[in-house]
Amino acid sequence: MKPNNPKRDDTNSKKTRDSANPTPPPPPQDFIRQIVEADVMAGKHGGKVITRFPPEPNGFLHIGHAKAITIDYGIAEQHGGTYHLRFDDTNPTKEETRYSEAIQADIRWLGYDWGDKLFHASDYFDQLCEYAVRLIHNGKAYVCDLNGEEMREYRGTLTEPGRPSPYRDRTVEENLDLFERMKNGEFEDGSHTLRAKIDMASGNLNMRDPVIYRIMHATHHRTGDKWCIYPMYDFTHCLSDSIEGITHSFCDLDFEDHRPLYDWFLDQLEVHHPQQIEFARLNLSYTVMSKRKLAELIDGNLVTGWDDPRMPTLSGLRRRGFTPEAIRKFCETIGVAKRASVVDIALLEHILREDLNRTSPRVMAVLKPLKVVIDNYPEDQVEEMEAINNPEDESAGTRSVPFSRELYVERDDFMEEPVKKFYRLSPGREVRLRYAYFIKCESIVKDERTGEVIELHCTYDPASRGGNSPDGRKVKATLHWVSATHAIDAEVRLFDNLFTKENPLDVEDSKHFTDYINPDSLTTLTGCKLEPSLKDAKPGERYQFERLGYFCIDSKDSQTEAPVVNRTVTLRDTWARIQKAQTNQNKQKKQKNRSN
RNA sequence: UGGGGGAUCGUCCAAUGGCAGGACAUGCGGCUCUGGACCGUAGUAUCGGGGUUCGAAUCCCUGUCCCCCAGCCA
Repeated sequence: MKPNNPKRDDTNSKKTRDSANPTPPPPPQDFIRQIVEADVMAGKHGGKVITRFPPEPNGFLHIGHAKAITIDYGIAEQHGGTYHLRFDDTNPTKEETRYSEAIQADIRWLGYDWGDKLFHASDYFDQLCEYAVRLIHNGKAYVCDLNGEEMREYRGTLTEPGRPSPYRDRTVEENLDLFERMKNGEFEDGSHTLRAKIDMASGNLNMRDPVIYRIMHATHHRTGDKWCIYPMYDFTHCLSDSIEGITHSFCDLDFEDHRPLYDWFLDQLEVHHPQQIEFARLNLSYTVMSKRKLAELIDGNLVTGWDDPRMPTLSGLRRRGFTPEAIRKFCETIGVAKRASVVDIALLEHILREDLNRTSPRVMAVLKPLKVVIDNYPEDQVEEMEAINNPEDESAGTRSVPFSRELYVERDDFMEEPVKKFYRLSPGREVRLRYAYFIKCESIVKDERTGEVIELHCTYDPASRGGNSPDGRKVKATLHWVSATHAIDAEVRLFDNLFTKENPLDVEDSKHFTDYINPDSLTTLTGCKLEPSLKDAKPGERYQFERLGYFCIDSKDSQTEAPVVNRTVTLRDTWARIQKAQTNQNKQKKQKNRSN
């Protein structure tokens, strides 16, 4: 028999595997993927999947949008379909080109490419206007002269039906004429609206003759002054989906109430009818996730902008040092469902660390320097120590780090009177300097006035070069360090949760969510010491500072001669946990003593 | 009797009438030149009540609780 070609071979072996395992477990599927899968199997829309992500260019994208994007785009990708980016730009007073540009940059950064499928609702203004005229022709829309306040009165309440507008029964001719004049700019803002004629008694407020066009004499960032009437979301969105041939239109739960209206417009106009499916938006603990609230933080100068590294915006997370891979993995991990939920930010951090651990080169940096003098080390000697760049990735190789008589170690790595379980440096104790030598603390120097420890005098064991003693002597701790004369000075910014409350929106009466801003969400450290290999570090580059965490060179404020580094996330810190447990125990003891 | 939606470990998501499972978090242990990573291990959940069924998180009845909606915002 002729040998099979490799391709054939592959297929066969796969078949063999499959028959050995006749019922492979189906991949985990959320309820939306199940619906889409069923539609594709049934040949609905010719088996095609076309989705869209429809942001309004009135702010920056946040990680909640990332969830939506991974659903919209991920599902299309999964079925070999296409995905669109469509700006829902129907409100010129709120939208700006700079937001549109930032949104596109963020989506690209996340790793999605919409190709030539970039659209704007404003591309459809002419078509939308024709649709509106058609509704008028069919007696399904009318021009209303009620002002805002009156309209609210006529709308009724949640429990009481509304009343028909006195203008509801205008003739088609009159409506056509009035709408034309609205379009021509004959009326003032707010004086007239075009409304759908549906049902003023509906339990669903959205169906009580919703406005579909309003008059706004405003310059649109794309269409300029061409229009003085602009279509409303409900009218625009479903028809834009329809025009683009969208098959499945995913949105958040807030729009469940709008689905009947989405369907109504499409049914009335007898056009292509995508299916709207709603899912729960992402909430993350210790932060807020709405553009309005994020904008409020910016306007109140509580953060420095949309890209403040404390913000849950994609630009903020990027600046902070998050990777797009981690964000996508996170979105995948949290799943898709319909119940309102708050995801623990610890999960995001875990997934981030997982990615960063694999990919980040290690370096040594001292954040709170404490001078160490190795008394028995030759004055002018400098040795190059070989250090591993990434123990998780052998191909990352090694680098050399200069060692000399005067060093900096972390202030937190020394305790004059060590507490239980602290096994770092203290008087008389020996530890290892990573990749270098064992050193022993012989004496300490204190500031005469404050009593603060300002310098350590140590001796080193020349035989322990590289980090191991030939006599097999063990030390309990390994410390990171930086040679004093070779160190690069840097500013380091430490970030913590933006809010002190798990759900900042769960506010007490008389409180505002901004009252729960974490005063320690940003700590700026200056005079930090970086190892010299960081000399050429570029903005946006990520590193692990050994034993401290993952850091990213700030892309806005960092300069070659004055580096600024952001802490992305700490390493998992067992010692910090022990300390916390100890202080908690002490507190409990104190309380017990007090009550006794 | 406004309308719409939802209740599963502490958290998020599975189980689609057949042993309630995974991840995070937490505890304990191992390993370690990062108190990192890694490995092992433990505990914790079907909103309440009734019913159908050999069998219910899942189906039925009933109650309770939670979320969203009264922009000429999206």
